[in-house]
Amino acid sequence: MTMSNTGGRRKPPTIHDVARVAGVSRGTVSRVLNGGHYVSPAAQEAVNSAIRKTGYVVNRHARSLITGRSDSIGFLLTEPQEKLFEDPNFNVLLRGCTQALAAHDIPLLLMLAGTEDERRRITRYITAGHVDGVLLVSSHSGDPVAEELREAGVPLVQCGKPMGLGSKVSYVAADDRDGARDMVRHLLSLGRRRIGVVTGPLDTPGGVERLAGYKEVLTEAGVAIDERLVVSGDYSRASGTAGAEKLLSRAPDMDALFVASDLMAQGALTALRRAGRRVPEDVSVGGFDDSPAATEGTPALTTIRQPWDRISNEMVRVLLARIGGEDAAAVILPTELVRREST
Amino acid sequence: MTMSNTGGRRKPPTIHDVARVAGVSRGTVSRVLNGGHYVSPAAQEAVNSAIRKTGYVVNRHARSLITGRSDSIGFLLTEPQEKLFEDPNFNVLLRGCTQALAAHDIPLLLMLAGTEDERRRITRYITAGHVDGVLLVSSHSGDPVAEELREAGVPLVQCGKPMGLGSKVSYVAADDRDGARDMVRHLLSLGRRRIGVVTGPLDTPGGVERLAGYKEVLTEAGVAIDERLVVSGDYSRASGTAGAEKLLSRAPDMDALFVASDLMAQGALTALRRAGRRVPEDVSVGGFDDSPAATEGTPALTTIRQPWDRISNEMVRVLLARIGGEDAAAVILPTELVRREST
DNA sequence: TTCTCTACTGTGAACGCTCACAGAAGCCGA
DNA sequence: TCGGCTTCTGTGAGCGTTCACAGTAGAGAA
Repeated sequence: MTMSNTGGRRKPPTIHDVARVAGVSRGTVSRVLNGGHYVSPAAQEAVNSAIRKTGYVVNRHARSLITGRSDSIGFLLTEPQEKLFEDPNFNVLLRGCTQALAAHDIPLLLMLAGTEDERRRITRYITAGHVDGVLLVSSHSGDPVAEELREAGVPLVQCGKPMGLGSKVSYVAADDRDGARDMVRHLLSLGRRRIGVVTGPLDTPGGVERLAGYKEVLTEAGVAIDERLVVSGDYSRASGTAGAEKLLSRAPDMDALFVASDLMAQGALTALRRAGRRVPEDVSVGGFDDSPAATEGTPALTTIRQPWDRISNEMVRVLLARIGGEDAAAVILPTELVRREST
Repeated sequence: MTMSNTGGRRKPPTIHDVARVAGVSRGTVSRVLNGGHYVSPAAQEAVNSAIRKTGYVVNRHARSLITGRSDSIGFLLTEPQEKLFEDPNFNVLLRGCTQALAAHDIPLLLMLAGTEDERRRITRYITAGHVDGVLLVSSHSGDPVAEELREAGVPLVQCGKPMGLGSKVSYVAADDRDGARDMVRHLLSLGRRRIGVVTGPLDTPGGVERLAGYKEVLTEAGVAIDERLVVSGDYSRASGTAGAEKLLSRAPDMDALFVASDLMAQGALTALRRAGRRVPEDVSVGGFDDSPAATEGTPALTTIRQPWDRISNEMVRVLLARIGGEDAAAVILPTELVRREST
């Protein structure tokens, strides 16, 4: 009745069926399934061929019920969800994590905690043990979800350095400070001295670090920090436009601009074009992220590449290790300067 | 040993614990959990308070083991994965589906079938019954995954009209043809008569339909179709640029341009700017999608809004109905013209 | 009173798997 | 020959639920 028109899925074969076909017991099949230690080559082979013959796939629910593991992990985004639209990096990270987990045959559950309700629902879901661990994207400080999960003892890896540095928490991040240093050094090497900066949000470590790198290099080069050349943004395109406009009005002699994200840099390019400045002739512009959109604009953006594929791989690696009982770990990965038309 | 530093997750309470605290039996607790029919108000209340007291959350694995349902659904993308980066619509859809499912307390598993290996792995996973149904994004024709899943009797809902129209398959789509008609009508109403078009890929129904709408309206208005004004693209930004360039060379008198996606429209704007055409003074440009990026460019793009929130909600609704045994259903949702600066 | 019906409750079995344990077989050294 | 070891295999129990069934209590009808 219920199955009337869905094509009538047949009952899938169980470990019992495989055992029968292979002429062995459940236990032996189970051992083959889980690494195959203490199994004779003959049994091994018989079981494998029975699996192929029957099309057997393990029932993960039955397995989870007894092992206590769910063999799935959650990808949790607690940022306000406009970020999901605006930030191309998010896509790359999500894809990378999904694929890295797929290599371990672990499904990824996507969780979006935008509202307070969702936050509660998801926290309950996770702490109830429905996932073995969580990949967390939440750069802003004082995130209650992160704290709650940590207290509940849920294995956790954050993307990006978390704000409260005291707690023993795993994270994987690009070397923001070093990336910023590279970019500003590059701008200096072009002979620019009046270098403006549109920072990221300064309540996030990424924003703080990139600004710190900027200041460090200028100071090392003997260029005085001019606060009129510093304006803060929030990684959104609009804030890039606004930031560049403000800088142009405060320091019309600006000859270079370091923008802490590509998306903001796109906005800044618009502002510069409107103001009649040529890029890179009048003003050199450097971004951060190396997001796909940046590559395709005009002029193509010189930027700092974040190694997203490595970041996602490391996040998964660290999380699985943590689930396996290892200590919290911090991984910081190097960035790379990518020269294009805007400098 | 293994749990050394993960905070030591405690064993969560079971239905048995709840029953004991509430002073009833497992069965009664289970009944309360599943709708609460045939349960006295007193027992109802006792169980609920026991659940609160113990912090009980149902063990989905145990439930799934017996019900045969997994109470989770898969979101499957079989497009080549660059699409994931380029297309902002994908994000909106993914978010919408995740939230719509969250309202039903159903987790979403993200599945990316880029390579042949992943394809096989995922097909096995799904047909093994690890998800109850699949939300499928796969516009290109002849997708083997879709066909395999359908044959296996897996409940399926596609986003966008599938190419092989014969099969009985559920889908949810925006009314591409009608949207295109609206846009071309709008361009005609501005007095434009030499209206070019950059189509979507013509092996997808969306691409075909949007072109059909364009031709219909022109014909109705008594404007002859000039094939020099028709060029095909693939929804990528680059193909928008190339398409507009080709049109300009073939028909320099073009006074309007309908581009079948916002991303391509962005590319087309670049080409027009390079060619010295002013938008909208010399050429009116209309896009399709109403993606966030389009809103923020200069000039802001007049476009056709696809109702992504409704699309994702409908996809989930139709899929759950299909899982519940209902027939395949096709849902076509209306689009909306959004006027901005480019026309 | 007795019978039937409805509303509610408890219980055993089963879902498909892993784990611990017991046992068998083969080999080697005493 | 015996005992002990290693390697391999089968078996029962149990994970936390739901489901079917049996059973109880109370209300209303005969």
